[in-house]
Amino acid sequence: MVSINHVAEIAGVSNATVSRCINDPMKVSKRTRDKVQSAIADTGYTANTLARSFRRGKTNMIMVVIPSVGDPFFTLVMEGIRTAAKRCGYTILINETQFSDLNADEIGAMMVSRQADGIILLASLSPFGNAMLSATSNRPIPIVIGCETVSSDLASLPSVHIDNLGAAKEATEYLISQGHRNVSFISGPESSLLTKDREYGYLKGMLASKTTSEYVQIEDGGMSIHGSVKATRKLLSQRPRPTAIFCANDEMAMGAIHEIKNQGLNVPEDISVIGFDDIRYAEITDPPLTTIYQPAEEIGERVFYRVLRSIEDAGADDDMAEIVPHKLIIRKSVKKLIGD
Amino acid sequence: MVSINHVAEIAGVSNATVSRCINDPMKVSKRTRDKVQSAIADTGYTANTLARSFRRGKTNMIMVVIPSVGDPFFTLVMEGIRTAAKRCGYTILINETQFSDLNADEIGAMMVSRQADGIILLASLSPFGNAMLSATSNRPIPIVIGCETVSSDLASLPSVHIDNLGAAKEATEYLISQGHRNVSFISGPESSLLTKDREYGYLKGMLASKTTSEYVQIEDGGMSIHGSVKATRKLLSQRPRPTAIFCANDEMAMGAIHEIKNQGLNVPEDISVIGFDDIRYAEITDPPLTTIYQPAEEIGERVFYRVLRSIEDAGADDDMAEIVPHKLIIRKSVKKLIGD
DNA sequence: GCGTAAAATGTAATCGTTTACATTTACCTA
DNA sequence: TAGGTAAATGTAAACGATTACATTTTACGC
Repeated sequence: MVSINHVAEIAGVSNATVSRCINDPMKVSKRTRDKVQSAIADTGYTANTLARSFRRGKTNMIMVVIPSVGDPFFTLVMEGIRTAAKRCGYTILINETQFSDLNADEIGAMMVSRQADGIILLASLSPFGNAMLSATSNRPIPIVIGCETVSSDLASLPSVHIDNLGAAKEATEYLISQGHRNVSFISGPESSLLTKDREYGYLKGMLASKTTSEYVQIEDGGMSIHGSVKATRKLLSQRPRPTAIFCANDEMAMGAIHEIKNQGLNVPEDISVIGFDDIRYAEITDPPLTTIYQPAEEIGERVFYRVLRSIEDAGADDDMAEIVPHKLIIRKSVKKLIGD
Repeated sequence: MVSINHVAEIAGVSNATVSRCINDPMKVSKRTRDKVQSAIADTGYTANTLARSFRRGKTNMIMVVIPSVGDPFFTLVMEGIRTAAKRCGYTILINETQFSDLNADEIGAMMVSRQADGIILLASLSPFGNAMLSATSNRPIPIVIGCETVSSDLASLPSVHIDNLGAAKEATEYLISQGHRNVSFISGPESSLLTKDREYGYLKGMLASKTTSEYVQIEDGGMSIHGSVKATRKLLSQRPRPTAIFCANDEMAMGAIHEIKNQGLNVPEDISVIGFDDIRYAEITDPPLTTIYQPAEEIGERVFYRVLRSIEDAGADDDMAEIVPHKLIIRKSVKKLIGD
């Protein structure tokens, strides 16, 4: 493979000059610049990224830790990260957790291996990991959390997310405003703080209403379609049957709708369903899904720029939580109960 | 950051010994191995991936070029690639094309930049690029094509995919066997050979039937839900109206079903729909979608092992197309026309 | 205890860039 | 044209690991 030294030799200059030609062309005279340019063209030289990264101590890569790339919501967030990254000359490295708990050691290993210049965490971190990383000194490379919330009492890490608790409360209140009292909640895995927050939001919303506590019911749907189908089956077997089901994400809402229909019931006539995230399928479910919209791409972009800032200026690390707005999108999966 | 030299100093050995301890522990005596181990533990040393990659001239990364990570089908393929890669100590780099044509130069640039040890192409390549890369000498790093087909006359590149043409023909024949004659096809972007093959399959299937050619009708749905909604709208306005619509992928089938219902018609009573890919939503559409199953994860795995083999042994590059089996999955979105 | 082969370890070059510092060249002014 | 400054270029030392080769140590048989 042709190296910078070959080019230098052909152009009749030193390798330093060639390097300057590439990285800071104004530092070299037009005459030699042209010589070098044509030598580069002749040889078809491209800089060896490995050598460069090594020398500069910088990979221009960002590692994104994500529960599942297949999840349409995270796909959107990734989209935002990716466009921002591309614009800034960064490449994305993906590390999938499959919703398993991520321990601090793994994160530590990633940080110290210098594979990436920064980390974006779209997955939940154990409280221990959280505490461990809260000391800036324990972070050789910057880390920013996206979507997930961070337990506030223990520690703070820079983050970008919506007000999950507030949004879930809003959704619950909307159901109540439509006359629903018996509202169940299909939740995600224990480890995710994000899910917990949505669960709290549901509880808060329920408590604020005149609903009796026996109507409060939470089933684990594991954030998956199949999990939700099972959870829904269980909920529908209860008597009295819930009149509405609130799902912690849209995929689970899709599963719920599927199972409800499967039992010969109708949405929203018999059971209302509300989701969370507003993924692209939410518009085309039957009926179209009422859900909470999150500015997923914006979260992705912001989270990226946040890491970028920390990479470029280590002091810029501010550990603040950035809250972006959400919005209740009313479609057709919730029915107003009359005579309430 | 602690380097191998620090560790060597603390352990009282040379850096070469430390290096051996890490990469080939049996080459060093138990006594010194223990000393080094504890020195590593004390300092918390981890090898600098950059330096190592640079020296070894190997990144242990594979670049995957993909139209859209958001597409649930490609997500599955990625899943297969990722699990295989993880097992073999490789990391995945993703490069998204957004269905835009990829020119050979871009691929060439990727190859020569040495960011990755190999390339998996899940996107289509222009015929020119195809021809250009067909000469092994033009491939500094191995490249394998997945899912997409390669135009066979021009050149051959190693690839793994189903028989797209045959599968599409099979789907069409199934519709015809159910009594359908007026079958339309919703296609994807021009540039994708894969789509073209499915289109040919549809055409072949139609030609083989007693169908008059006026029933042959192809609309571009751009492989997206929205594109398909528009295409479906157009198809439904035709007279006579098609009795069945065959979509080049499942997402478009979802869009088609949505639009059909939107017009007050029913699936499959009024219009039958058939998809392609068997993504995870295919089971829970209403009605559940009849579609062609592709062993997506298996394709991913195979494609990965194929590149891996070429990386480890440059001579192993066999340029063969590997065809994996597909299967027609019959669910409920196709109605049998009686009295035909 | 000596000689020898094998095992263990050390030395130093190397990978391809970047960059601090040294040197040369160009340009301007008096 | 000398002298001085700025611009352009060259020299050589890093960066941190790996590894061919050289050297030392160990083990073993006699």
